[in-house]
Amino acid sequence: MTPLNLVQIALPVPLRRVFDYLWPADSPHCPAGSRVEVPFGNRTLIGIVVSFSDQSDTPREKLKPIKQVIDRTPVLNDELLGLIIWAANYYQSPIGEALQTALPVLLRQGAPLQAQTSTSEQWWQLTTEGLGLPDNALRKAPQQALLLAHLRANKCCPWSKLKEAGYARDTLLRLRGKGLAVEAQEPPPAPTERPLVLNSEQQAALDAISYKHYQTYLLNGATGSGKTEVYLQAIAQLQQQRAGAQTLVLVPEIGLTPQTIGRFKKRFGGTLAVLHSGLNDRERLNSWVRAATGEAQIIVGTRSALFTPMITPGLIIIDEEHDTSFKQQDGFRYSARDLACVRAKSLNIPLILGSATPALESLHNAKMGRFQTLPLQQRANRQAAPLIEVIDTVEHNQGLAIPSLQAIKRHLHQGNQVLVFLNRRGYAPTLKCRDCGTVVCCPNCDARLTLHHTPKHLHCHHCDFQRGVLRSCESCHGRNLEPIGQGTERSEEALAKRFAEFPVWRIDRDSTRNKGALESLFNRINSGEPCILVGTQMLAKGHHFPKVTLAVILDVDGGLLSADFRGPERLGQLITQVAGRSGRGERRGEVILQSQNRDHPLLQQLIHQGYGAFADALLSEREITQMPPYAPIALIRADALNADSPRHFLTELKHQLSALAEQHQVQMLGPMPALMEKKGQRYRHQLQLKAHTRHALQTFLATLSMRLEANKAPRDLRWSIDVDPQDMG
DNA sequence: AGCACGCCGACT
DNA sequence: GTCGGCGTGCTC
Repeated sequence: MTPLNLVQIALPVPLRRVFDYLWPADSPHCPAGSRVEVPFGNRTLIGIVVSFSDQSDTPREKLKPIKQVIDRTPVLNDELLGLIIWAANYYQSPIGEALQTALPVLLRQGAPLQAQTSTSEQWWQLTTEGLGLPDNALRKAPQQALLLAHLRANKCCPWSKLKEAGYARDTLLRLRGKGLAVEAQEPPPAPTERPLVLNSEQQAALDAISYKHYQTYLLNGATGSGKTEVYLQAIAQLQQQRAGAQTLVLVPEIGLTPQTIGRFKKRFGGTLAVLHSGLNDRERLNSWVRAATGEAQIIVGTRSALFTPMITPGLIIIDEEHDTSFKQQDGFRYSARDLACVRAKSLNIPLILGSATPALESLHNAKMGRFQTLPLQQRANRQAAPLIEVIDTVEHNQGLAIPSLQAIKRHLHQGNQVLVFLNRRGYAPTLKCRDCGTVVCCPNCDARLTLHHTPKHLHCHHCDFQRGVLRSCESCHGRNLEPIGQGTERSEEALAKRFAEFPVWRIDRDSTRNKGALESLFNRINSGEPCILVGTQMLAKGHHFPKVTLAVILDVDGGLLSADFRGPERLGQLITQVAGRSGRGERRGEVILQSQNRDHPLLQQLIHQGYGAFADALLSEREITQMPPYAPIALIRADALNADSPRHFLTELKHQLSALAEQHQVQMLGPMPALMEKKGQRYRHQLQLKAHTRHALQTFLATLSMRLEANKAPRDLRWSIDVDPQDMG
């Protein structure tokens, strides 16, 4: 039998294949998932061993031997390696790029696979001998006896505390010399919070979860119905049934707030590892290793934490599963929610997807029996759902309609807080010349420049271009430039003027640059004084404002008439989430939607029958139009500095594949310009693919990506494949 | 993605 | 005569 002296290695290059290398004949194979150093062209790269083989399509003389094996134990176990390769294949991403996204930066760079030998300080505790030592044994060493007594009383102490208490380093070292004291691990902080009492629905949901095998549960619970408590108790229950079993919790980017982490910490103490964007590379690797070794029993993180290794996986939870931040929008375009299903299935463990407004995909999966729904209807305090009202703004000016202002006044004077939601930062989205009608545009994008007042400038929200505010029109030199439309700054200004006796707080990306300010602002808001909060998305997610009784949503129409087929779904989720922010205290909440399409059937349905019925209606629409989740789609995007080449490139591709497309019954739409054709100086086109089955799409895409790689294109042309796109733009 | 090779313009 | 522009092609 031929020995397997060839090894297939995934390398960090944007090529959709592995590379074969010679494995030294005398050396035993390393496990798949280990890192190796290999020569590649004239440089040296770090790659991941995928498999061994005894044949290669590459001629023998072109094969090179590997340089060295980096790992003793592989950085990726079979389970994770399998998941990443599966995902690279599903999302048509180069394997190397997928692995790169999944591994902590330090491991990519070749750092050893170990947690940092704690740079934090040394902790000390007594050995069993030390603990059992008779009181009079250290009669002749009174200092040591005192220290021994101190350690006996305090169990485990950091050196700094001992020093503070007046003990000498020398005394401590002598105790160690006698085998009475040793350096210890920093003890994990103990939990400080007890589980809450569940209501019957929460209890029923908890009881329905089995930890013995794979099942996806859709925990469909209104805002304030206590989803988090169900997660927390599910984790506890799992740990009770299987000691040491680990839980992976994914939360949206914006949801990983100190409050969320705090809640988990209070309940589970130090067995928690957090993976968020604020960590540096070392901290990230430490959390990763703590998860891999099982030292961390609960791992809380955002999208990329899905790829955290676990030695004893027991449960995966995705909070706010509808949130779009679970889909990566560039590079390796994976959906952490969808991959969580794949991972849970292969691990044979349960997956809990939680949301008040589940994605249509998830609702559909539940209908098809693939997910088990766990409903939580009641708000935790049995409070009535908020009263929703739509105000027709056709007859009113933009900005706040009179009935809205009246309602705001009423709520403020009753001592309550009001939330005004507007998904547009800045002062005004448009600056227009009153004389000739010219609008100030971004030089790099097909977009208007947004006027900002604090600080005063014009800003493109698509490419970050900035400039000073024009004094006169560039086209007619007239001096009558006028801000058109409403941004959060302008609403803030108008509300502050109108309600001078109440504070108005603006909360958006611009006003919350410095984190400390945000925290203290939240504290002030939660103190309960009547005030108005004006803000964007940020207001709708994550934070709770118990004193808010009125929520006003301006400009609901954007989502209703959106060019993106997911527009209405997003709007429904947004309205429902914002509505959930209102009336959490003892008072019933009120919600006002300002719209120019008051009678739009979807809007009416959402208001009168709730998100569930609304989602059903959207699903029927999707079925009729054969859009996801009824037909899988993919998007081939191309962009270049030149306006023509993306279209040419995609047209050529379409022609090459038309016969194959017909064979697999894959529809190709386009190429068409992106919703905003020019963005950041680049012109963008896209080709939309739609198939009847996942399998057909998958097979087709495999050929397509080969073609894309083989086709020659202008140097500056970039292309990408987006499977299950979230944004059609 | 990198990196080399290669074939044409403005410099010491 | 060379330095260097970026087009083309390849990496086991």
